[in-house]
Amino acid sequence: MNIGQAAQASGISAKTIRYYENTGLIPAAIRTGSGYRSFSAKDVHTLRFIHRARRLGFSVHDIRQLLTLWQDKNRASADVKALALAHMAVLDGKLAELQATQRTLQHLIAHCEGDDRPDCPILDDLAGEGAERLRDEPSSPLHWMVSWCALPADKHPPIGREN
Amino acid sequence: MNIGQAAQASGISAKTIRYYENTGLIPAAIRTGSGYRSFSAKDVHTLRFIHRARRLGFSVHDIRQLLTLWQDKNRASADVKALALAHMAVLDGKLAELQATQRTLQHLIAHCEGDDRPDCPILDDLAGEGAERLRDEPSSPLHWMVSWCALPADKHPPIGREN
DNA sequence: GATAAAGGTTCCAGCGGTGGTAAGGTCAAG
DNA sequence: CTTGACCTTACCACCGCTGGAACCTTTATC
Repeated sequence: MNIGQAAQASGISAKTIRYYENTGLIPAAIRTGSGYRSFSAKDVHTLRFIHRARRLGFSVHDIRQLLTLWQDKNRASADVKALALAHMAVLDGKLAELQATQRTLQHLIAHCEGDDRPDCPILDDLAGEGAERLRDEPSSPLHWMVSWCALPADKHPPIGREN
Repeated sequence: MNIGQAAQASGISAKTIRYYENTGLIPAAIRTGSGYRSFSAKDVHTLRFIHRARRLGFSVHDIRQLLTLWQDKNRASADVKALALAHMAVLDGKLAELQATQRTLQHLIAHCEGDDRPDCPILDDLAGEGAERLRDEPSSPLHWMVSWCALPADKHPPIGREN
């Protein structure tokens, strides 16, 4: 089985398969007389394993360990679970971060989208609780976008000019 | 103001500031007689803008456009909103992907974590609806982890040996 | 004045996982 | 025999930095 067929069968591109071989994630494939890589069903099987693990978001480093565990008949269930749980924790962190970002951005978009009148409630919010340095830095992206979007064109603040 | 102070004031590391200068995101800083970069308050201000935008997850490419808009007095509100909305769409996609992955992984963890008895409901799920190739590939990561975790040690399937 | 520490400077390499390119060898079919 | 599809190695580029090496400048201390 050539690399192209192995790629199609596993879902990993030929390019990436070579990369995995170079980096030692998978052992070097057997070569034919003419130098072509030859993949067995077992090789494809391993590649598919990798493909699925990557789709679950496991890093190559984690997959390396998963593969080791896979081939180790004396593995402990706890090891696998630990990997999965650790990965889950990472995903949880990413999710929280992403959601926080979305909340902020959504807030911004919702208020930026409004009419062209100068009164903008979010300005007060920024100047109040979540302001911190925004109070001192009236041209931070958040503040700028909001204040600028909220003002009519003839009252545009002197952006890019004030400091 | 030296690069270290600018870094501390903006929240961007000195290394990254140089990187931004090299890549043209920010204009080259003025140099002192001895070759040190000198940053004005306006420069720091711009850096802080960039820092906040990045914390909102905007790519450097997007930030480049945001900076252009920032400095363009004749900008259109729609342009800014379009950028923000496009970015929001990207975040939405990432969120959905992340959540789907989490759901799968959570499912796996929950069932892998159970006792050591061989009966595992998720096996039936895998063999049924969401199985597709899993039916043909009993050693896919999902199937493997689940089946292996579900079986007692003396009944471990011939993993890494079957194909 | 010497010295050392703390800053600055440049350039080069690397992370992961590709995508693209080039320049060539090989295989199957017409 | 030629054509075209596939394979090979090898390199550069991307994202957004980050670290290190090797060297220069400023500042502080003895």
